[in-house]
Amino acid sequence: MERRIFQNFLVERGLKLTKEREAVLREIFSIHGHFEPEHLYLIIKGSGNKASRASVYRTLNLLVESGLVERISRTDKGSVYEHTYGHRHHDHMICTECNGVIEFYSENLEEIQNTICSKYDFSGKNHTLEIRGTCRTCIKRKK
Amino acid sequence: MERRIFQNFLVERGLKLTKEREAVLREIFSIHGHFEPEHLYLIIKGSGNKASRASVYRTLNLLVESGLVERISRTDKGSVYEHTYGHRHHDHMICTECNGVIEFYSENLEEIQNTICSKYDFSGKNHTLEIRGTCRTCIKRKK
DNA sequence: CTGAAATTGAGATTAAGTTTCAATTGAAAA
DNA sequence: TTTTCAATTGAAACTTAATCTCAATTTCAG
Repeated sequence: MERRIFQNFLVERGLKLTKEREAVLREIFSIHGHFEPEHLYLIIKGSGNKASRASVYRTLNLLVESGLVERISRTDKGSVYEHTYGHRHHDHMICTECNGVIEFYSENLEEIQNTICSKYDFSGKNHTLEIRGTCRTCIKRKK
Repeated sequence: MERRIFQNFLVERGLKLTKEREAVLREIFSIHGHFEPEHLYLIIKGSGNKASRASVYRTLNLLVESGLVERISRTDKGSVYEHTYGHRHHDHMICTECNGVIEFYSENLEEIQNTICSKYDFSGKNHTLEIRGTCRTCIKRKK
């Protein structure tokens, strides 16, 4: 299904669904959770398929534009992505000790944001909420 | 006041409040709103004071650690900071049409986040909420 | 004043991400 | 099928924010 969506997106822009782009798409949607571009590149490289680092980055940008993938954070060491198609919207807590990511969802949070938007006559399309701090495990470890 | 806070922060860690650090601190707190490191460096350079780019970056990191300054976003072209001392915490709505920024604050939102954090035994230090969409003015304009 | 420790600046370095460009591929038209 | 031409690819060069190096300088406690 994501393949068809990406296909449509590409065709609309006069672009082609090449083997490389397919490989990137396939790997991204077989990853459960977050991933970094370099990591993605290595997986693809080791999977019998092929796609250069440049193609991985290029495809990643296209996928973000198409809405199938989201860049969920930028750290000093690069960006973290996740595929959004087929996943319910959620937000993130990021542990600054171990760089771990915890996903969460709160209906309350969504509602309040809607209220705020209408208060400002703002038409909200999407949002990113990132809570940074220390996760359970790291708190214990530090004691 | 921010000077004293920074001073204390530095002393606690056996560091010194040098002329360079003072210059960075002063300029940051005289800027109304957001700023980028390079921009800050140029302002300081042109203000009779001095601080190398390296010192600007180093001081910026210290200020973030001290809690006086916050990195509010990372873009392809670098980071954006703002000083938080004397400013109530707030979040941002970003209009993707005009790139305008609307600041807002919601106690509700803060409380819910605290609840979520404790639910996950997560020790939240700070957060960034960015709602992207279209602002009032741009909605009107487009009609 | 002295000395240990912190700090500075200039330039080197790092590394994520982008761009370049010659060679290749894809697919629509002939 | 062959032609054709724009799109695509990969390898390496490049860009650029941010960090690091290190010799020289400054700070400040004693």
